[in-house]
Amino acid sequence: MAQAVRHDAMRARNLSLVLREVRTRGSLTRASLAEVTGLTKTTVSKLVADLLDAGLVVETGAVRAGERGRPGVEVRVSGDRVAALGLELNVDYLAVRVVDLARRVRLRLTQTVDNRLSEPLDVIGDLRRLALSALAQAEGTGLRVVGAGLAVPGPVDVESGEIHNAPNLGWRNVPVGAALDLGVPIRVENEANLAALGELWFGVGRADFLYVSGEIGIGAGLVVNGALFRGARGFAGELGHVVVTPEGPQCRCGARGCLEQYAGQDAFFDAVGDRSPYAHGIDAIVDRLEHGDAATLAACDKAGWALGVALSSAINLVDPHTIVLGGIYAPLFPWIGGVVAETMGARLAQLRAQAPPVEVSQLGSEAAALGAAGQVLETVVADPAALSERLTDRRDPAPR
Amino acid sequence: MAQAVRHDAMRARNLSLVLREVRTRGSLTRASLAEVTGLTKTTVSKLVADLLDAGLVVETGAVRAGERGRPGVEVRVSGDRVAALGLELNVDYLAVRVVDLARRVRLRLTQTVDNRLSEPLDVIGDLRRLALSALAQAEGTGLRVVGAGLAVPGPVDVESGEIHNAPNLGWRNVPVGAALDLGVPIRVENEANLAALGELWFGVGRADFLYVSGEIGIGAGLVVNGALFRGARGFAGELGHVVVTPEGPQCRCGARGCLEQYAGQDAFFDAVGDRSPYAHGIDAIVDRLEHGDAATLAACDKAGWALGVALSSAINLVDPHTIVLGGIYAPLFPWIGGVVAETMGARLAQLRAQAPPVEVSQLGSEAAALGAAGQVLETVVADPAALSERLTDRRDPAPR
DNA sequence: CGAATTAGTCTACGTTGTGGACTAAATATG
DNA sequence: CATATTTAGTCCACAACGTAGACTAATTCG
Repeated sequence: MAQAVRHDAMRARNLSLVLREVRTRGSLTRASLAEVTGLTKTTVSKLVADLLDAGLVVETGAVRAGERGRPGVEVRVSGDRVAALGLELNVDYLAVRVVDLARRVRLRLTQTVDNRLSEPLDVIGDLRRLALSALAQAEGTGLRVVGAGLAVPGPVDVESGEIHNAPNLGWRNVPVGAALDLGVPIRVENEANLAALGELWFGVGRADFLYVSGEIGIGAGLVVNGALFRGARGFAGELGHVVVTPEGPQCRCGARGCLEQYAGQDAFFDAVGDRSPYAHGIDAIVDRLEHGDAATLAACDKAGWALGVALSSAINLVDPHTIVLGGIYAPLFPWIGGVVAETMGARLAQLRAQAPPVEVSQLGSEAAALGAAGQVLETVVADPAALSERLTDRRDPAPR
Repeated sequence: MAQAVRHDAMRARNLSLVLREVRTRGSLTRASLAEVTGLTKTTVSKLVADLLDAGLVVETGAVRAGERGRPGVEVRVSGDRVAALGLELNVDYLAVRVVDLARRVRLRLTQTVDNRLSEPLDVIGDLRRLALSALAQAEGTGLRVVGAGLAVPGPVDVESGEIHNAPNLGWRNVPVGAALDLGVPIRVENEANLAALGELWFGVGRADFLYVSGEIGIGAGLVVNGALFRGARGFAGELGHVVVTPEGPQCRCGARGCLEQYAGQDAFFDAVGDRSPYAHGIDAIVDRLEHGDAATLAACDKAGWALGVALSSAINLVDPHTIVLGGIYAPLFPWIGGVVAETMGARLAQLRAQAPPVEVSQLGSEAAALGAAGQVLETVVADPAALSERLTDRRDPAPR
């Protein structure tokens, strides 16, 4: 529901607007901020003063562009005050990133483990150790970590921070957010969704695209107009269970012929003939492809075709501007990108002028953790005033 | 991009908030408005005074609820001042509706014609005559028609009001908005999208659902959180070309095995064995079904199964709360609803707790025209201040 | 070195919402 | 039936915030 706007909300919005403009444009003088925001110089000056006070932006040296007139003083976001923690708990690794408000990655901790072999609480304990260590290091350098985001492989209840169902981990209804207990607010979200946001903020993503996350399962994150599309219950983007052939092979989900049975990591390794994916991994596959192994190339064709079929359904339903392939599809891209695009093109070319271009993610397995941190930073940009209150840390409880 | 908020924008938002609250709740006193909006009584009184001045709301008699204390004066939206025109140009009929701000339908004009046999400009001329007649009648009763919405069967460029491609009419790049030239602002939009909005505002739709429009083509309109989801280019919802069987029958769109080839009106009539759909229509089909005709029942099963398969892909991707079947699926619902739900249930039950419920549209072929009018009325509610300016009709041109 | 130009600040002011006192109109109570 | 109580709505002084334009500061051009 829409909310009433009072003076404080007006101010909060304008403050957010100025900070967002500074962040997206890198650095700006007050005068040019006034121009791009439509606010007056006076108002911009006041807002910038508040942001400087809060430590969210800093003045750089005076700008000298050889222009006439008094040179303006540029401000840019400060990366030294506020940061966020990005966590990923996936089937075969744990990842922690600390990212500052200027979107610089300050710390990377990664741990490779097979979490299918462990109890949920043990895995969460591992991640907690990693996260607390990162937190301590970040705070040691004077950064204030304002929150954490956690990516998990499966649908979650964002409100409660509970994993609804992560079939590839074998987890059901695990309250992972509460169990982590990091001492900072935490937001749990589906891995594919956060990887999409990671791609948006740290990678190749533009404002509108569909990110495809090829892990053990296949997920998708849809970004529309710079925002994540989550669906009514937050379960949107289950690309892995889109129909490829309605009477095809049995899927773990109970249905038949789902995309995951053609292009999921396990199905793909099966098709290749490699029975020990965890021993060899995707690098071994790439190696075979580079040597022109026929069975592996055929597996790519089959997976790429299925992905193209499922994506053409997705494009018809959801009309993304671009497709970005991530996860295992990134290293495989040279061998499947073409088939995917061809299959899509054949199915879509006539209805639309052309099928959306297929691009490859550059972030690798870092995407989701970065997106998780980015999402927290975004809340800071959305309401810098709320943060300043938190920074000054008045001990009075928030007046409802 | 976010916009700067100044005092005028603050006021516009609060005005909109109050009007929206009055509209959704039917009628309210100023005191209860203050409570639900969070604004003070003073502010609400001022805003309501403005809305009364503009004629957008009216006071009803004093409320008497047997409560203690001074009785409040309820206000409700006035249906006698502002109205909108809803138009639909479809393959086999033209429809015009006049709907007032209180969502009462004031006028219905419908004309059955086969528009595939005519030139675009002739069809547009027919619709124009109908619309102008409705406009004149509405203005004759003192209503101010603030705009028109037009539903067309195919993707459109909303900016220019051009039909991009309406395969079932055989039209391409027809600037239908400009050609209608009604003298009021007009917004052109895909029929399925507007039917979904019609269902939202005038029918069974809640805040989140996927509306399925079964006409000659099959479209879908996705409503998320009370707003239409249009995709990056506005071409979202092409359910008719979602894959059912990747190597199935050839579709007009160039692909194979699209839903339309299984459950589109033409495919359905073919399956029934009725070679003259326009002579007999859907009523004849229903008649046969009521008499238990085996071939027709089998056709329903096949169409329902295909629809269920395509919808399970859609649900996996987009996670709607509910499915609403409209168009020809509404009269066929008793015979296909069950198959659709079963097919979906079998494919989805394990991944989600349960598949979304399948409901039936109550609006029939009126949905799109009502949605078209409703969309225009929504712009009035979103910014009542802009309308008041238009109502007072100052002759100075809008300042850039 | 002065004119022109642009950045940023300062001050008076306009718009809008707030809070609480005040008035109005009903029911409950004795 | 008179008075207390309760709720609705208005009034008024005030606070928060953005605006407009004068003013000061710092630079380049000629």
